[in-house]
Amino acid sequence: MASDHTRSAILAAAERLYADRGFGDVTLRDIVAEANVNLAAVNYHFGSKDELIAELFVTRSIQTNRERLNELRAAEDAGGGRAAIEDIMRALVGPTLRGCLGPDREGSTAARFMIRASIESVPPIRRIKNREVDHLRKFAAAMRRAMPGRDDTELYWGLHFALAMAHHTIREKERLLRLSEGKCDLDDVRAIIDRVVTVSVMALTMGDVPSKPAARPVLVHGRLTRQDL
Amino acid sequence: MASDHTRSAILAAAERLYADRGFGDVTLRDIVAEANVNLAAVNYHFGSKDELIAELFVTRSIQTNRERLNELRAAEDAGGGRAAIEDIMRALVGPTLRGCLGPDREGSTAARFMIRASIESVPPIRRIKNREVDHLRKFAAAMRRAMPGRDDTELYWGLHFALAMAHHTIREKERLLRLSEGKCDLDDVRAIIDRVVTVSVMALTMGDVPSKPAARPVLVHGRLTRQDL
DNA sequence: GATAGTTTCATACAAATGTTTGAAATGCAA
DNA sequence: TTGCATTTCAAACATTTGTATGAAACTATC
Repeated sequence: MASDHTRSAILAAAERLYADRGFGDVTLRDIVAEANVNLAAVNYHFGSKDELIAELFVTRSIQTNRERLNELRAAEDAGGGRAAIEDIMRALVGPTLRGCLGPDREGSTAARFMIRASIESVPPIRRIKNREVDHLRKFAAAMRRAMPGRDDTELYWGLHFALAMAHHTIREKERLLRLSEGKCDLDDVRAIIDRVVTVSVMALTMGDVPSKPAARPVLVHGRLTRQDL
Repeated sequence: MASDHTRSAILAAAERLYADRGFGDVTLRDIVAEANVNLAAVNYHFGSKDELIAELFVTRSIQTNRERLNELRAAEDAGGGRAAIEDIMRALVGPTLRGCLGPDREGSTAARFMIRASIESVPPIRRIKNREVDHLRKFAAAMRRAMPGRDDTELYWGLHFALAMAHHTIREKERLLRLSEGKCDLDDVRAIIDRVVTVSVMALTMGDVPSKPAARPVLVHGRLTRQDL
């Protein structure tokens, strides 16, 4: 191929427009106008609008997933094959939060695009997200190694809640900012990651949740410390 | 007015179709076909498609919000004006989770509609959701009464995380089910509510727990030495 | 520099969609 | 019944949308 110019211009323009205005009201004509290319170029290079969106999303997803797995492997290597649960959770939520939050990220098109993809759920993206389960299984496996003997159910709930806090923070950062009247600092990504990780680990180490919530997580926590050593 | 027949038929049909197939690919023509009414009836009775969707959503939202506030007030009355933090969080997440989860709810159109509204974020619904902040402030106020002296920031983060876990469980219950290979029981709503409440309270009372999990410099800024009395 | 393959372009297509219209039907009060 | 307001209806409107087409422009190879 001669030069990716047109193709890349479309990708860049599409990502920017989708990030700014959402999938709902950005048409192919908007995109090609922004990219200064012909309308037919989209179908020529990508086949269809949905495939364009899919390519945008997979590119960014692969990026995030790779970072996650890199952090996970680093943590496992450092721990001789078994990473501490804190580090596993950090590898899980860190890349996403770092990618989408923070002051400098305000200008990052990629970040804003991923936030958009998290808020609006458009069919081509949903299809890709469904395949994410395989990726998460690797984290479940690492967690199982880090907390042997613990019921799988608890592992999955902990993983689920960690993602819940991370994604919800990204999705609803505007609302949290408004609710807290700016008191919650959403630019301090480090602190947010720490916070999510801390709560996730607490959730994971609290033991079985019976029908009564008054239960105390304290003694179970002691047991974990022994295991984790 | 003679009889709300047409109007209600449209509302019912719309809610059912949106719940089943999502906002993306349900047209007014689908709705009026399902309701056995004329196409123009929608614009006659509701003004526009968006106003129809908005009416559907506000109806269900008001329902949930009323339940929440009822539970909150009941808890505060029982506690002589100050409710336990557990009960506040329960009032916050209970109604939503009870409304959208559980085995019998599989057939509930209203529940499936609200799940849909939570997954897909369509403009008229987003506009309404933005007004939800005022409603949440009442819970922030109750939490402040329950945990006096605690930094507001911590309150907001706790509130935020509670909603994160509740909504994410609703949004991603399919994925959690698949990830856990059915091991996570999403029909046991009681247990789920307990779980979310427990973790939320833990997140809120982090500073109180003497045996903090990690040696992280983590939530230093949020750990107030001044505890509530 | 001719040729084959690739890319770009203007334009047209076809389908879908929310909305409007004006007349017909219906309900209700006097 | 008559008259008036409300409601229903079929049909059309006016866009907008993604996609397809076929010719033209370009590129690289021989």
